[in-house]
Amino acid sequence: MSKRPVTVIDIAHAAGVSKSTVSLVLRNSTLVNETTRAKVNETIRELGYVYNRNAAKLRGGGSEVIGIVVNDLTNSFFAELAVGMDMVTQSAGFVQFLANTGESLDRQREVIASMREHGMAGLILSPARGTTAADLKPLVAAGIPVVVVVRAVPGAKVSTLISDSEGGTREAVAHLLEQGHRRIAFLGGFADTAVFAERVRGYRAALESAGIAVSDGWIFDSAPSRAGGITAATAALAHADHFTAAICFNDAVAFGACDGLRAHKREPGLDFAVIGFDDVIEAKSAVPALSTVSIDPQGMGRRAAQMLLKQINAGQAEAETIISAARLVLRDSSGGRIATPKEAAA
Amino acid sequence: MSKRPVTVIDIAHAAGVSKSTVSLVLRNSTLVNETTRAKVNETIRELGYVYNRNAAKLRGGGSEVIGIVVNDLTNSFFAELAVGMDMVTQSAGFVQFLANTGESLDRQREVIASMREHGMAGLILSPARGTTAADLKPLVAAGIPVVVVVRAVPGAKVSTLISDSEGGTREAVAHLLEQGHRRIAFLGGFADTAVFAERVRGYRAALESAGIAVSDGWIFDSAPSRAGGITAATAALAHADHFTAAICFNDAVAFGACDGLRAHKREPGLDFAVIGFDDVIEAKSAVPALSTVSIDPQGMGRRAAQMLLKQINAGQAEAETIISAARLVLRDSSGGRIATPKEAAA
DNA sequence: CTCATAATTTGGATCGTTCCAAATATCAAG
DNA sequence: CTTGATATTTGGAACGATCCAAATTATGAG
Repeated sequence: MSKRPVTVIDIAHAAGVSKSTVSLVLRNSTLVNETTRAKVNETIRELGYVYNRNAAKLRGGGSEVIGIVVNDLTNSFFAELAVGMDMVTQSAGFVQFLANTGESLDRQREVIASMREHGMAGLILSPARGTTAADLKPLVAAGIPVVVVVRAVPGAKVSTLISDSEGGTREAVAHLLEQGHRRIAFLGGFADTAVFAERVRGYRAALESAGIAVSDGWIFDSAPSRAGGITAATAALAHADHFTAAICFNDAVAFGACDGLRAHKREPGLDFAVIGFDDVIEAKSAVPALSTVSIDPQGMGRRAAQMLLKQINAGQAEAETIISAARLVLRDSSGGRIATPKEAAA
Repeated sequence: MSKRPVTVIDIAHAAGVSKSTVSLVLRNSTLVNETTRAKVNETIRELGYVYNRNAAKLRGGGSEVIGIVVNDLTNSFFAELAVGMDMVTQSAGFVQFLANTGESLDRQREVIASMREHGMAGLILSPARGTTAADLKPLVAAGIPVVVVVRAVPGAKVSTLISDSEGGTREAVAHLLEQGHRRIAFLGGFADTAVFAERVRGYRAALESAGIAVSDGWIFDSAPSRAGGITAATAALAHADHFTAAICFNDAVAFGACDGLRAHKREPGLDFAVIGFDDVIEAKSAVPALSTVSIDPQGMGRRAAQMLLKQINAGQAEAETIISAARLVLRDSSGGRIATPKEAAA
């Protein structure tokens, strides 16, 4: 039987002061005498008192929890993003509650609704596929600060932090072209997302400015996961144009692509160039080390959290959109010589 | 300006009923007339009312959020564990709040305290390194159901779900011995954890029952991460006894070990056998596919959640400890022929 | 010792919901 | 029409902490 929880009144009674004084002690007010503070604190420890934030929130102050909702925790990009946010929100004295939607819009709605009911100071959302401005409307109407990361939500009047997908991809493909590659595939990603469209746009732009016509058949969409990367790479290897390089939707896909290549006796970084996108922590230590477009997931998480905190503190800042630069990091997976047509057909 | 939030009283006023009736509608009571229910519901939608769970919780009912605290979200084992828990808690109508401690005891204390203050129905904890029974004492004293997973907390009177580390490792090493390996290293893991001790115990037991003496020098501890695996593998390769196989603390270490082997021109699954522990989702699709001791992370998450729900519903079940079986899954990384001493020394 | 001033302390009233007992409306049968 | 039962609805009184204005106590100068 869990007994009735201890309240301020119990403390007050036991310490021989009033509940108001106990409250003052709890809030670390300077108005209270050191002697009484000590006595009260001791009683608090003695009785095993647990602060009831619900009651407190009901009466007065704002919430100190910020909600973080991501669409795919099993992708380490998001795990790192969350860790970056953690650093910032934690040192600002907020608690973060993290929820995973697994790309389900229903789940996302539920989770956000639940967080609202619990009262949150702000929300950082990496939206599930298909999220619309209407989903965010009630939040902004209620004046709850929202920062959207990774994927923009078109039409929503909220602060947004995305990375320069188009520019990053263009730069990566330009590098492959410089190395002499001509038949470059685009692997992975859900075709119906804005991020996918942007990365493909960068891919096309780079190839076209080199005078290479891109057929739709060069683009192999798939789930943006390691498994999806394997599928996409396998499909690409079976294609009549024998690719010698690939730019991948993200690092997870790139790792999968490497697996897929090896399964078909091609060695990434040796006779097939692979470039990823994100720069997750494993990219550096994998073998071969993954060349990738770095958007610094942890840093992005930190920045997103800072944007949110600014909004929370400012009461109401207007929505700003930041497109953070992407930087090509060359490691081993994009190196090696270019496969001859014969090898490529093997 | 965020305007004053809408309350039941506003609804009551607008719909021409009493606040009690609105409350009844909110709680889906059968006591209320269909016509009034419809009218009230419409007003609720119209005014954009948001249920205030804090107020509700203050007055009466139990919480419907369960806390999940894990020690390393960037390890996909835990991400999958969390996803498994999600499935169960979600369909039981609970909301889950997930927090990451990153192996910090301070952070863990903070996070658990904060969750308590917010009022949680129960907690699933994958404890940070060094967690003691004293950390959990207040929770159980307050009658809050707790389930500890992955790592047991010695002396704590809470339900525990761990996997058969010793048996699993013993089985894996026995398999390597059967294949003819004699010099087998143990790679990765923090040496001061109970799980590490158990896995090492299984490792020693298997080798000793084959008449092989294990020197402490065969055990290479490291962070239980991909990066740690690289470090451990590199150290092992430099050892005077030329190992031909390794059992790894977990899959992350095993992946890192594969990377480390390749960096030294040894091919896992071909001339060096590697076995992991966990069976994370990538194990199947990696190249080479990872042989590993499967403990089914998602399934484990589901089971942990079920244990917690049972405890929550039962009011107070006594602490049970479940050691779930581990099963050796043979894939490619443990295959291949055994390197000759000369190769092994290369 | 007195009085002003500063330092502490303290009872309500209040936040938004639920619960309870009691009030009221509805209905069918006598 | 009553009457008794049944179906709905409804005012408080909680819940636990905060805030405010007012009360009490300590401090110090004259």
